[in-house]
Amino acid sequence: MDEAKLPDDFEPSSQQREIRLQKLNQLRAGGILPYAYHYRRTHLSQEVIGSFEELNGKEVRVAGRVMSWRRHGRTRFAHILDGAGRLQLYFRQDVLGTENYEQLELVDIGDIIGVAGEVFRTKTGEVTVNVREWTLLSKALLPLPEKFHGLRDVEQRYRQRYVDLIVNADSRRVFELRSRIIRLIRQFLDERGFVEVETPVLQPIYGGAAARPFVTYYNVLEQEMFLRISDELYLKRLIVGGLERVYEIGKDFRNEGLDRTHNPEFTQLELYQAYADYHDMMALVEELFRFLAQSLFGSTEIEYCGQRVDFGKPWQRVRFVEALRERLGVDPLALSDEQLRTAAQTAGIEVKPGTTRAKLLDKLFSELIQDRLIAPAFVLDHPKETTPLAKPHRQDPRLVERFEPVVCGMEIGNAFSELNDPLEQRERFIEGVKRNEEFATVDEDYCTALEYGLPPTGGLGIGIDRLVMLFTNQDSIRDVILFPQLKKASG
RNA sequence: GGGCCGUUAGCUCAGUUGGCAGAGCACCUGGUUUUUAACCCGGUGGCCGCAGGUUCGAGUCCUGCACGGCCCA
Repeated sequence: MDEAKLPDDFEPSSQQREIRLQKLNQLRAGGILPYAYHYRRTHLSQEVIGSFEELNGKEVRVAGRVMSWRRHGRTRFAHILDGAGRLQLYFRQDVLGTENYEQLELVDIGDIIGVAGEVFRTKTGEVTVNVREWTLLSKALLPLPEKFHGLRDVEQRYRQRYVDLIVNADSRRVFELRSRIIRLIRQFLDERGFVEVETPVLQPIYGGAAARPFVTYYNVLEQEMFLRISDELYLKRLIVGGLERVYEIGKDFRNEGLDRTHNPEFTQLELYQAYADYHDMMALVEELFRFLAQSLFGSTEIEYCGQRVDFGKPWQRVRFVEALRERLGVDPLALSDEQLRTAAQTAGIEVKPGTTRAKLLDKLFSELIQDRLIAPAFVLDHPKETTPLAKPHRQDPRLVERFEPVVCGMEIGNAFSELNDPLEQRERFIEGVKRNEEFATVDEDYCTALEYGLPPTGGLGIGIDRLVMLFTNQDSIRDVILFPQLKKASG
């Protein structure tokens, strides 16, 4: 089992790779190191272009990947791509000398080079470096995808994200935006006195959501462990401990299906605020989304899937039970499980025999109401059985103080006035187990924490991947996750 | 889990009624000293996803499988 496994005799082989291998040998034979240790740069591509007025006629050192060659006899143009963007290079035989210019024949599209030269503007107006000296930094053995269409094949884009990032500027943009968004979220929360914390990913008991966990085994402790499905129960323990505003941004893992909006590991923001309730959390969500839109685009309006979405206005409030009652013509809370099942079937929703009441209600709501909620909305005041962790509604004990933010029909989070009565919490856990809910457990240690006193607390979870989908206008979660989960490639 | 669609050169894609495997880019040869999807001449490159079947003959028709996409559960 510990034997080192050598790969099968596979080595990629193609005509173009063979030619590049020959060039590699020629370079080595000519005393050129095809894989360098270091290159001292003075500027990034966009700095050269942005500071042209100052840099005009001055020497700069830039480096990047060769993306195109336009050979033109004893001169040639190239574009290189670096972390900031593209920059045009101009190579002249009369500047470089015959031998050095000839060696450019051994440099291919895809190779990484460094150059030193003088900044000028061509007669078509493009800021360009007139190369005085060039250095090969890394020889690429495989050719890049086509320059015009880029890499289209979605499977290959996910499996070889590095190639996608090299050739598809749109893809780079999405992941740069993702990083900015997460930075802005941290800034937003830090400014409001939230403390960022880290809680265990590897947990002896899972909870905080209804989902199948990934199970693993810790050899030294000889016990089963779970990858977390949620951070909730640990973060609320911290509120008990007196950290009054905490948040965590990290991976959760759910051993469930893969689709347009689900990846088995995904990034979740969870935050908890002492002395707050779910109304405060709604206000926080409204502020956060307004702040993100404004910071990213200078406007409260974004476009998602062909719809204009405005985060400048208060979000629509959609009461779970009332909305369903209007749609069904009867109060869903007055219906038995069997009647709910019938209502679902009447509405054209297939349900499996074992489906719980909570799942039935959720299914009915998402099919009949949620899919039609385009403008930002809070779905609120869910039936009590949908979650054991929320406080009963202060006006209607059959409901809980819970809401889900929904934009363009997509659920992007979940929030509660957190249940802080330890005796009721234990009861609610037990009820779930009695109702035979699939992933219900009684977390005694968490109940013990509550017995030390959890202040009134508002809690909020936001799916970062889905939020990034919204702000980058991507319709699949795989397009906002660098390496989305895929089946093992076939031979 | 079910339905539909896709898989052909390194990439993007054509491929007619079942009858010699194609184009553009990339690559190779030559030409070209301000080009930019550079251009011009000539050329190389194929496990047509995999395995079976039907047929004189299969990229094409049939069956199964793999991977992916969309929709449904």
